[in-house]
Amino acid sequence: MSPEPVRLVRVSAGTSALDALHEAGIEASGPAGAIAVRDRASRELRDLSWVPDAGADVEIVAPASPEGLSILRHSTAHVMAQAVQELFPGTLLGIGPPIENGFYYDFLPSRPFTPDDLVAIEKKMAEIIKSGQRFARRPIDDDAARAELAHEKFKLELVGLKGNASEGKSRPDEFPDEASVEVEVGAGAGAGALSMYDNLDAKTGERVWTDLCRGPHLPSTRRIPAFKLMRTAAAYWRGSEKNEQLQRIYGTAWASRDDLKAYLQQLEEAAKRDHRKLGIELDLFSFPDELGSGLAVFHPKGGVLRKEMEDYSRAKHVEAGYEFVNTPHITKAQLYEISGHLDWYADGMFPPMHLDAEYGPDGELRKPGQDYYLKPMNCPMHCLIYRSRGRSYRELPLRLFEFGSVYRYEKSGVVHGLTRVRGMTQDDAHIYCTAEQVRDELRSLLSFVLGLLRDYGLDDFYLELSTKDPGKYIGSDELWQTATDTLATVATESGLELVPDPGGATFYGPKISVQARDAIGRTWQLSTIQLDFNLPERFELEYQGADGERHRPVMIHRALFGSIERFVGVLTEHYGGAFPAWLSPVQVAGIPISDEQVDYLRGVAELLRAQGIRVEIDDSAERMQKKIRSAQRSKVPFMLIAGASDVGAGAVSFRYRDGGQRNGVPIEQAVAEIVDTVVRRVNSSPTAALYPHE
RNA sequence: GCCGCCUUAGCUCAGUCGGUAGAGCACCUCACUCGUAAUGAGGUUGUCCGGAGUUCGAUUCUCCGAGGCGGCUCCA
Repeated sequence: MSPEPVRLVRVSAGTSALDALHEAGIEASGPAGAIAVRDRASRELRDLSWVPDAGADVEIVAPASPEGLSILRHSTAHVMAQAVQELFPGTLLGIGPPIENGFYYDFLPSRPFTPDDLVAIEKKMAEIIKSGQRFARRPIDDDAARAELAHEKFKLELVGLKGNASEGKSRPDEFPDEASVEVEVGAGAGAGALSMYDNLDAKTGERVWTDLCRGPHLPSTRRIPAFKLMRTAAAYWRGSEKNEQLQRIYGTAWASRDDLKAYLQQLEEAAKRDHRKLGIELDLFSFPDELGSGLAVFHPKGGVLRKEMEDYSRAKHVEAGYEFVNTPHITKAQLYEISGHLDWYADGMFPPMHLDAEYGPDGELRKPGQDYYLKPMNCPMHCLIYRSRGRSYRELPLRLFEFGSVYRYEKSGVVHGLTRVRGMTQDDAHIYCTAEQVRDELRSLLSFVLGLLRDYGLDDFYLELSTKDPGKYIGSDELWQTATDTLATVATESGLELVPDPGGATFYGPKISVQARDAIGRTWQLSTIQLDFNLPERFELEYQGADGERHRPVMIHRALFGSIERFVGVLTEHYGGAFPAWLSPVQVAGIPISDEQVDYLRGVAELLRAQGIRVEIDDSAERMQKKIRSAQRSKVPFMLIAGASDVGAGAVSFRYRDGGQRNGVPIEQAVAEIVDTVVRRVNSSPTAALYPHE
């Protein structure tokens, strides 16, 4: 989307923005028209019906612009709420903001919505849209709003919150961003002013519906070109599980039918890439019920993926000076008391096993037992390795690496495929260094991480800097400030976009996370790099400096893939199951034209296997067309087809994923090409187009 | 954990207003030996997620539990 040039219009005092547009000869309706304006001076968005007190320059907000879409979606949310209240009288309103790609509205109905209800609501919305109701802004003072909204307890609460906010009594975290579409909070022009938006009948001008809202809105419901209700869900009022649970309806709205269609197609494309679906189709992994939620088993083909990923990662870590360690899956509680994890994350850990208690004949306790926990984090164990003997400054930075299995008791409603599991393998490293080394270490670490991710085919990144959560941290403010500044400097030096994430840090230190965009533009949080001055303190880690004194090392936590399981999921979705040749579970499918060529192909397969290539010969009783179809569906990068003429020429024929083919390639050359593609870890799918001169 | 929906063959799904069930693909057998996305014919496959209840009878109804999906909250 290329940014449209800003179009300016002068609105004189006492004239509506819409009239000014007409005078300027600008068509308001249509995709290139205006659905709202932005006042240049105040930067506030205004309705087209806005009449400024003094003359104003306004920018035109087009329907398909980001702001235009937000307004369109917000107005569609209003239409939905109106439809819901008409169909289900007595349903209370929560909030209804625009969100990325759509909108939602929260309701408190007498019973939850059903899929049939959605169909009915959608139909009612279509009627409202067709009737061309006008959105009209009506300023209102707090007391009048309280009186008018007496029956809407949630709206009433928003009015109250607004009052507090404008008087500076409310902390920002009590007021969700999304609620600001209803009432204005904070500083700035118009802060604290309330307004109602009335929906007026097109013919009679009679008020049909009204909602507390700051606006702006479309001039008319007719300006909603395309919308669709997507799903229902529950959501807590004001985002807290302590509050009442409301019923949310999600919808989407677009500036044209084609845009809606394109969006729905994009969703379909994402569904096709879903790693849970591909995991079954490609026989990669499964989640047996017998194991429990969020616990995956990897089948041989998924096992190949993991092994290739891990092997390459290991090799790169060796090159980068890491040392490999191993730690157990279970430990006494003491470890996580020292580290502090039990204070913060006990809810997220599997409950303890109480062992070794002894009782006398009368049942009295003779020896108190001990709690053992399944390991949720590797870092404390790595600290013990560091502490196992005296350390010298000469061995720093000490880089300890482990594919460490951890178990976390994720709440039942959150486990999701391979991306949110209860048992996973972190590619976890902890680097211990001196304060002076931190900056260089972070710098090289970040480039190591990005380089490795690129090797796996991800190359579109941005960084996020998560800083201290005032309600959840340990350590001094000075340490946090130093750590945050260092991370910010290194992140900025990388040249990548840096997005702040205030309050997003873990209790023991700030972090940079690497966000990667996949092939269809979705972002995944992958690597995290955390700076930690606290665990070295808690574990009393020391090293002997050149000065002969004992010093405390700084610790850097780093997960690169995040977890192996999750990374398998991410790569599966990124590649849509069509993995690069080096990662493909089966790299070559041998397809004989008839049974006559099976032995010939077996010979070729032996040559490939000798070079470490994974080959399968399809010697089933099917016709070769069917074999090609099967191989195609299993997304094998190379199909090697052999018929009588190939045998005669000592050759094979290639077919690639894109359907391209190259016939009569001499065996030696074919083997060399395949091996080359695999050894060089080429991430793009092999294709005949790479050989244009044949 | 909360709310809603869902669970039938290895996979994707149909069906039974309560009388123990079907399709396509996969798989197996036979015939065909074929040049770039489905050869034909025949065949096998189910505790209808688990437990309890109601009933002459439950895959179907009720309750409890498990697992999945979509959200919310959470995510070291």
